Amino acid sequence: MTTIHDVAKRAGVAPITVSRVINNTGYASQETRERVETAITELGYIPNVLARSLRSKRTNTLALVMTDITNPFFTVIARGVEDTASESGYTVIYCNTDESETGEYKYAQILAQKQVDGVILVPACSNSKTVEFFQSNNIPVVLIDRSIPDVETDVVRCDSVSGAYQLVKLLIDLGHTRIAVLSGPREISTAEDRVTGYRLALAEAGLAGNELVYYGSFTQAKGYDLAVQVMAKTSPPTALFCANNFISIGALKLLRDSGLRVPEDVALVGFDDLPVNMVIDPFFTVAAQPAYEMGQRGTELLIERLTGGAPDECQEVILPIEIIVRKSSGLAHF
Amino acid sequence: MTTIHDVAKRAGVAPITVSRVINNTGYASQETRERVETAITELGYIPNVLARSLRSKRTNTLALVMTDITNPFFTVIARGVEDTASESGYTVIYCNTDESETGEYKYAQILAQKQVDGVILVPACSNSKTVEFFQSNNIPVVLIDRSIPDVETDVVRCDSVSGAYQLVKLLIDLGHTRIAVLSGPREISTAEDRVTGYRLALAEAGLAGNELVYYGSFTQAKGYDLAVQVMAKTSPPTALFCANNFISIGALKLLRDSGLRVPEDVALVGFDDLPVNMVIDPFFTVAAQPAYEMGQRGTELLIERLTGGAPDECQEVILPIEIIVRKSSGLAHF
DNA sequence: ATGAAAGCGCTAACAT
DNA sequence: ATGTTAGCGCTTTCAT
Repeated sequence: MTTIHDVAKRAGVAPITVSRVINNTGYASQETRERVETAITELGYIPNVLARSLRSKRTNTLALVMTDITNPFFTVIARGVEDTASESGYTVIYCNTDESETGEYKYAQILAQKQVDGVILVPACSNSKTVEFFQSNNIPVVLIDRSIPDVETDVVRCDSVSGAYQLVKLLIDLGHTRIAVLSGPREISTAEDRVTGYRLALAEAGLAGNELVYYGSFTQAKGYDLAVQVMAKTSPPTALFCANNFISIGALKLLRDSGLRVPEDVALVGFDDLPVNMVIDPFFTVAAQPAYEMGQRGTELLIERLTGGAPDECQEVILPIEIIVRKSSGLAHF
Repeated sequence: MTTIHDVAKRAGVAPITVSRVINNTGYASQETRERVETAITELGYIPNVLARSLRSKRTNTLALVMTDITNPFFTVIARGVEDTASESGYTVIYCNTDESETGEYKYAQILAQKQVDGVILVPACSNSKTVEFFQSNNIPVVLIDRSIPDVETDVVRCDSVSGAYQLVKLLIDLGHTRIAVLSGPREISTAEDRVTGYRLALAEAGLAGNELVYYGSFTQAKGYDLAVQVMAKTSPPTALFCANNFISIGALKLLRDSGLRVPEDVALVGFDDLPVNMVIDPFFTVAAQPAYEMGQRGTELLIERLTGGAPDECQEVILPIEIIVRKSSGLAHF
């Protein structure tokens, strides 16, 4: 292995001079600089960032901890994070918790051991343990997509209450009175907020008595499952509001399997759009969140905090949701 | 920051003893072990793996470099890698090259600087530069999904020639004589191999004169594009063979946009299945590759090499492909 | 503009 | 079963 020492010897300078050239810190005459650079390429020298970080106390590494790497919504967030981080010279470690609190805490240990400079976290639960762990180890955290009660961190998210309200209002305006919501886990802020928005819209329309609320998880299988339950009722709903894209897919599957047409027999709306990439015929009426921007803004906030550019108090950034009306919500009155 | 020194002092032992307890290396009496563990929890001590790795020359970190993180095929591979690696105590760094040779080489630098123990690589090109760079820095590489000419590495892949042959044969048996192949970049082994399999099937059926070969890239947009080109011919094909899932989606989109029914007007088959998760109504007849197992076997091979358990010569593992017949290929004769 | 010395936190090597 | 010493490769600090 070639070290900074070898380069220094070859260039006839001290190791620290090589360091200064590599990192562009401090002075170095044009001539020295060239000699060092020649030595570097001749030797094929690769700096050891472990040693660098051990000494400098900075790894220039961020971690993105998310709950479901198979969901395009999070994949797009990851892109936003990656692009923004690498622009500022940071690399990103991706961690997938599979919506598990234990998995999240396990990764937190690993990341602290790896001395990451900061963490972008999509929390898998409403428990503040992970955040507190990071903070007690002086690792700044930015929450993304979901918030957690009683913690002091920067947050970047959308207004799920409003998005849900708009989606359900759209169904009500179409004439629906029996609308069910199929949501995620009760402890997740977005799952709760979307139910809240749903309730708001119903209440406003004088339909508070018609509430049909189902909690589950943000998966296709659970979406199918919840749809089975709600459609088995003696007077089933004429419209479904699904709290994320995978739940929408599961619910649509159940409806088709039951011989029900969407939107003719049952209307469907949901959170989170599917990427153009994967869809042949865009069909779902959705509340689309700006996933890329969420990753971007979250990373910007985190880097600001790391470089001392952020204000003392924590910031909460709320990004706008776009309602995209397509076929699944239907046009007909009931 | 709490160091191994602080723990040692609190437990009344030498730092090396703490090290031995943490890493389960060498002896330690039950009593000492307990004293150390108490001190660790009391102080909330987190080992600094940077320092550990600097000294021990092992980071217990692998890198997975892939070409398109948004493609579920690679996401599933990533799962296989992650699960296998973490079972053996390795963590994984994920890198996305976006099919760019430059991006790939850039990541290679970063990974070498980070001193990763080994790399699982889905090459973005047929160029051996990246592999040679890793090897010259004593970092073992396992190629996955795609191979590269003239390099000595372990490889885990599927038999694309055979998969393509079977798919095209299926179309021929259905009566098709004008079949086009929409493939990926010419320099990618899988893109080439799938064309080779296509040619084999045509030749065998005495249809060598009917070849319609289109190279492009493994994206939905390019799939659409190539389909535009081929369907504009004066006597367009009655069947399309798409070299990956995204190309299939793009091609299907173009056919629908042109008012053509699949499979009634044009039959469609392709490589790589879409995950159940994301599909409402499985439609494509595909050659499905065991993505999870590919990640798994590749990681196993790499870890064997790192721990000295692998034979000297490089291994090539060919995993079986499954042909799944669904609606898109049709049943009718032409 | 350049260098010498020291030390980041840990473990390999060698004691005892 | 435990400890001492040294040093991994780099950069901080303080010189010159």
